[in-house]
Amino acid sequence: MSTETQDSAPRRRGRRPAGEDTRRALLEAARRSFAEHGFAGATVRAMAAEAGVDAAMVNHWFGGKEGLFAAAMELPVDPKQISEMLLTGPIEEMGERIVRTFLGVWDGGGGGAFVALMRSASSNENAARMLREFISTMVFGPIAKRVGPDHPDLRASLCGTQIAGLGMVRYVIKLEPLASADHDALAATVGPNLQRYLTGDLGL
Amino acid sequence: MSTETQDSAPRRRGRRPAGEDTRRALLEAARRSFAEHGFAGATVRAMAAEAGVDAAMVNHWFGGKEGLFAAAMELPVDPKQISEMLLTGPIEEMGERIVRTFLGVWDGGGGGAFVALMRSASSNENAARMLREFISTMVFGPIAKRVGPDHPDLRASLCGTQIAGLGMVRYVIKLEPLASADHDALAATVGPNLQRYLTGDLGL
DNA sequence: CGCGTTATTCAACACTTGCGGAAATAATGG
DNA sequence: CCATTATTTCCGCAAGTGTTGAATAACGCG
Repeated sequence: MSTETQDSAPRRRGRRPAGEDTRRALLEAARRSFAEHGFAGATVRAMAAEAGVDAAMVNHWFGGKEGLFAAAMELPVDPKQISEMLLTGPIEEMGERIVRTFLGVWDGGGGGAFVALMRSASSNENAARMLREFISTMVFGPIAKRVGPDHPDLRASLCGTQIAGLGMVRYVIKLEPLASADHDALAATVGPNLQRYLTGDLGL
Repeated sequence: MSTETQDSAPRRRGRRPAGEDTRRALLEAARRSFAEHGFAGATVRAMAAEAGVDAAMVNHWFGGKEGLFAAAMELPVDPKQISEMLLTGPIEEMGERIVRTFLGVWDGGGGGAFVALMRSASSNENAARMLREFISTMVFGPIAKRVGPDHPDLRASLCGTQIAGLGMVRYVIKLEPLASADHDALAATVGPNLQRYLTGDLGL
């Protein structure tokens, strides 16, 4: 769409001049396309075209559509890094910090990564399992273990509902005014609710 | 793949004997298949086969794949009915009541519909818009108008995050122990958070 | 400069998709 | 009991899918 550098002459064969990063272009187009159309809906040809490259490059670089999907779905930051970032600082501010951390990560990539994740989770049972394991072991597990004296796993699940719902409404459904709200407002509003899930009385 | 019970004799041609409801069978199969594979992933042939019917019936009855999708996606309950149910009773118990209402609808066979809805919303911008309008005008709009003195729309969006996230974690990601928690426990835990979004201090 | 290696495109494959037309059959009404 | 109509199946088409193999061009090393 953007770089229309095609001369009308069909592109010459063989290796292209150096400097162009086919792999990266392919990955970008794949993230966008998978997020919009899902795994089955996105076509290799369209993604390759968007990257300005032949479809065969998908096979060459990623070994097929699935490989490209796996590569495109890798999380934008290191999970361990997130977990550490969340665990630093005073416990009573953890709710707000979690909100800010996730918003920072997701807004950085335009939310596309989140959409793709949710989408693949609801289509692919395998992806759902991966997401489930990732969430429980990498993110909320350690957190809940540190803060929840009574029902740590339930607390983690509850936090999951608030975070997933936040992403859902902000990036997928795009319900206003939340979709356009700034990080401060969201930290102030959903932070306390998260905090209750973490350290508050659950009423059980 | 699963049911290989086809008698080897090819099905007889022409109109089937009365009593069989092709349309309904097609709809059921479509709901299941769309929920599992999404719009692009589900194939007309597979759905027709699951319904024990020829694929041409999709064209005949619904005018194509999209028509079948639209017909299959209609909500399992009347939206107005939900909204009314939510609005009855004292305001200070509204959080719990909302949780119980949605859990009742979804657990009562609607879990699949929720998954399908989320899935189509994250794949199809059109579906996302429908869901957005449905939520804001039919469900949370009236509610927020009744309870929120200061930021009614933001309150509605926030409620949306908690409800969508609850469905997400319970039916899509299936994070335990929340996925198997009973309605009482969830009403006690997420009810108060919803209540804060409705009538509490948002900290703005 | 020559030459193997790597990156890239093209053409074609085998396959599946949604869809429309024609034939076949059952229900219906006179 | 026959003519009509609605419903269903079969068949095949055109388009689009992911993938493969061969051809070609640029690169990097000697």
